[in-house]
Amino acid sequence: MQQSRSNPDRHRPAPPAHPARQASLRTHNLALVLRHIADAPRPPSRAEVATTTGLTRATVSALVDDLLAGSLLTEVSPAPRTGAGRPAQGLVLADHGPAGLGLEINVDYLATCLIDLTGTVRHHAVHRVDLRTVSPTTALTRVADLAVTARTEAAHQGLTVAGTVLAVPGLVSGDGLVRLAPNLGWRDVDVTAVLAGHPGIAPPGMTPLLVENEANLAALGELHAAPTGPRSFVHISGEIGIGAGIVLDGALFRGARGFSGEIGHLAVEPGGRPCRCGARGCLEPYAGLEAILAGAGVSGADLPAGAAVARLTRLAEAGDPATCRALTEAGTALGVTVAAVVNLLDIETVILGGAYAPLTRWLRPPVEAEITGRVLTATWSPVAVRAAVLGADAAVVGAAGSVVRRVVEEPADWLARTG
Amino acid sequence: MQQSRSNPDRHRPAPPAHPARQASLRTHNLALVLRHIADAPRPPSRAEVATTTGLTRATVSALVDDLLAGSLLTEVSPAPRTGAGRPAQGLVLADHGPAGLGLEINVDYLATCLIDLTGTVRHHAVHRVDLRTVSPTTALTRVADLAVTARTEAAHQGLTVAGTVLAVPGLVSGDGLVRLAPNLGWRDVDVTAVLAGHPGIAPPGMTPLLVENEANLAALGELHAAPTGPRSFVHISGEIGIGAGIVLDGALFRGARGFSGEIGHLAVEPGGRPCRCGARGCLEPYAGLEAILAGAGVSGADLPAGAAVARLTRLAEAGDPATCRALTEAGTALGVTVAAVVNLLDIETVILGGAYAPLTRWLRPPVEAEITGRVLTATWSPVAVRAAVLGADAAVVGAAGSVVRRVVEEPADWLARTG
DNA sequence: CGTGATTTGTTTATCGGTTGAATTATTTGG
DNA sequence: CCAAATAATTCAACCGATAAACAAATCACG
Repeated sequence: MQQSRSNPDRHRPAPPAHPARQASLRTHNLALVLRHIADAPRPPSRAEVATTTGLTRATVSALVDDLLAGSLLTEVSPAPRTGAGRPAQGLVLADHGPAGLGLEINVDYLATCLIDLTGTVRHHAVHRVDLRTVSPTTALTRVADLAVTARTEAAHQGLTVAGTVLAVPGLVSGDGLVRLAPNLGWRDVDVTAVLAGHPGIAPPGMTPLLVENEANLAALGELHAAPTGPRSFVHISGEIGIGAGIVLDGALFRGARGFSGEIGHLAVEPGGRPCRCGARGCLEPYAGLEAILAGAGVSGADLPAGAAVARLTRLAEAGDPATCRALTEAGTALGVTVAAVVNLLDIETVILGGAYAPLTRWLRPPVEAEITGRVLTATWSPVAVRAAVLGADAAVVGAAGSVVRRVVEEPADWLARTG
Repeated sequence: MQQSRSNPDRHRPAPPAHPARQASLRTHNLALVLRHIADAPRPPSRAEVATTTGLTRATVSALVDDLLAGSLLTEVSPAPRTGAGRPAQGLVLADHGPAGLGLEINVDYLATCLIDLTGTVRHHAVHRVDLRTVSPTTALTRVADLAVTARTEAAHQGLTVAGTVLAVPGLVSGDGLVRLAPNLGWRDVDVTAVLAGHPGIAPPGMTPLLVENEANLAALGELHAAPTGPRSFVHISGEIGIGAGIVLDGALFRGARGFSGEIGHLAVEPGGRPCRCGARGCLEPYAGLEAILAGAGVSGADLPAGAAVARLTRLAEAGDPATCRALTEAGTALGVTVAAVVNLLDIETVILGGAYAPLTRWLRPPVEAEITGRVLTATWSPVAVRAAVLGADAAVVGAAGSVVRRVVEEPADWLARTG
């Protein structure tokens, strides 16, 4: 496992292809059974799993035995009595087995998050600190220190950390290399190398740290928080920068090199306002948080990010005309971009996250107006625009959740590790 | 097979999942072996296939036997002698087994195309006729009539048609329903229903007809014509309308409902020129063929499409200033859009097809300028812009090729059909 | 020209995983 | 208390892949 990530120059000519040995059947069916139990509305019995998956009861029993032995499942005895016959043993995801550790480095805080298989957040810590002023190495060391305490907390609660994912607000290319994080002032930081050997990250023999873009993980966080929601959507993280996480059929779309979703630099007015990126007319100078604050006449420079948004919502609720106008203008610009995304990808749902989430009430109308005006297919394939359910935690939650998700989708890997 | 297509309201809650029986191993490994032989630069031996796929020689032998019996492979005796040992039997895709039948309905022509497993075009017919003036039913009947002759031609050459795909210049939703084909004047045409029972389409017991958007199939055609090219790209079909086919990792990306790639209506100048779609500032009134012709002062209305483009290239080669300016402006608008696609999807390659292909020499510079100016990640992940290798045939070739492709990727389905 | 080395391809015994039927376990209803 | 019903386990059989032995066909070299 992991080999496709460590070999970055194999994507052009050769299609990867593994032979299917008999163990592959087991791998597949273990995942099938576990996923089914994870998605079931109430604890299913082995027999139920058998009928709905199409496997035999015998097979399901054998597979469930393995999953129980690997601390991925728990039997819950009292299934709600229904009719005659021997009562079923309910199966649920274990809350004492593997857990995912999510880390986040952002402009003004560090965060950790520990999530167990059931999706419950078992530990969550946020550490406010300005990270623009410190070097990448110290920033990384600090977050790794926080990871140490999260790990001991995990051990305390009888959990095993199955993997660690770090969210970073920047461009991340394969194998933990942060190419550019403008708001942190980072450029070409090799996270894996810096943190190699740190006890919070890589206890000997453990899965290596994965580094991923914050907006991508926030989208995964939303998927995690609303498992019954749509399986294909775009999650837009509106902060100072604007990023998008694209989820297609339940899987994060990363693009050829992991740089997908740079929605903040789609053009909404070529030749218009200058952008930090050097181009003109990007979305960011029209719908970024700073643009909205400026349009509303709120000086956000001296405030922490959350407070500025709070003041904005207060003004908008009071009907302040400048604020409402600024939000409508931002929403229109955003809508032009969202319409482009929908035209291109035929996405069903657009989720407004980050600072946009509390502002959805005012942003949605202009966004929807642009969609209906610009998307020809909206007639047959209506597009839903809604607010994210997670707040600023989205990225850490998504980071931790992505580990859990991986364990559920590839339980054989975990079982191989536990023996 | 085909069940996911016929049930359109299952995409939200339930993840589809089939159990892996032992036959699944066979299915997978058959595909593995066949794909390997298809992709090999020269006819490989069973032993070679075994070592490179990781399967045993015994297993490969058994699988190859099945593939030979199903007319998917042929043995070619004289492999170029190399060293000592028993000489190898080369394996190549059969040219006497299944073939793909592609059909196309366009504004001013009908076309058919027959491609065998090796990728060779075995039959190709284009029938010029103005289809804007006839009803959908007669248009469809005519193309089906052409399909009859293609089928008899196939039988004549010892080929079996494994599937039929129809390319249509419009929005196609699941199961053969053409929602809208503006240039044909179609709306909500149920192709499958109209052609049910026609001998050219559905001989009893055969695979049903598949209908697909022309731009999507043109992209697949490009993939088919350049198998060694990139596995992720966007193919832009520039005609009167502008469509894009998105290929990600060798597979067509259709979007949630098959409406992806409507690139012609991405906004390049919100509030700018009015578009046929009702919105303002779409790409089409800036970079569509009609806009380029108008800018160059060429009246294309009385000419067939190909002749207008030919005149355009002649003028551009002569250095006509109006033409060059028109092409640069169109290229800039196109570049803004392409930059959006790249920012969003992190695509490696952009292919200019349709009428754009012969104009690439003039369009590429402004397109590339916009990409470098607007795509932040272009530094690490350079984007190639090139002309399509196929001309107007791209869509039919892609249609026929997609059938062949499906047989190669899912040989077990074909073997089950042949017994 | 014959023998050994070498590589290809097939045969055979074995193993792993799923299946299906029979078996055991545990409840409800009369 | 017994029959019906449902849950879970056990066991022989099957199917596909594997590994090793074997047969086939060529080259190299004495």
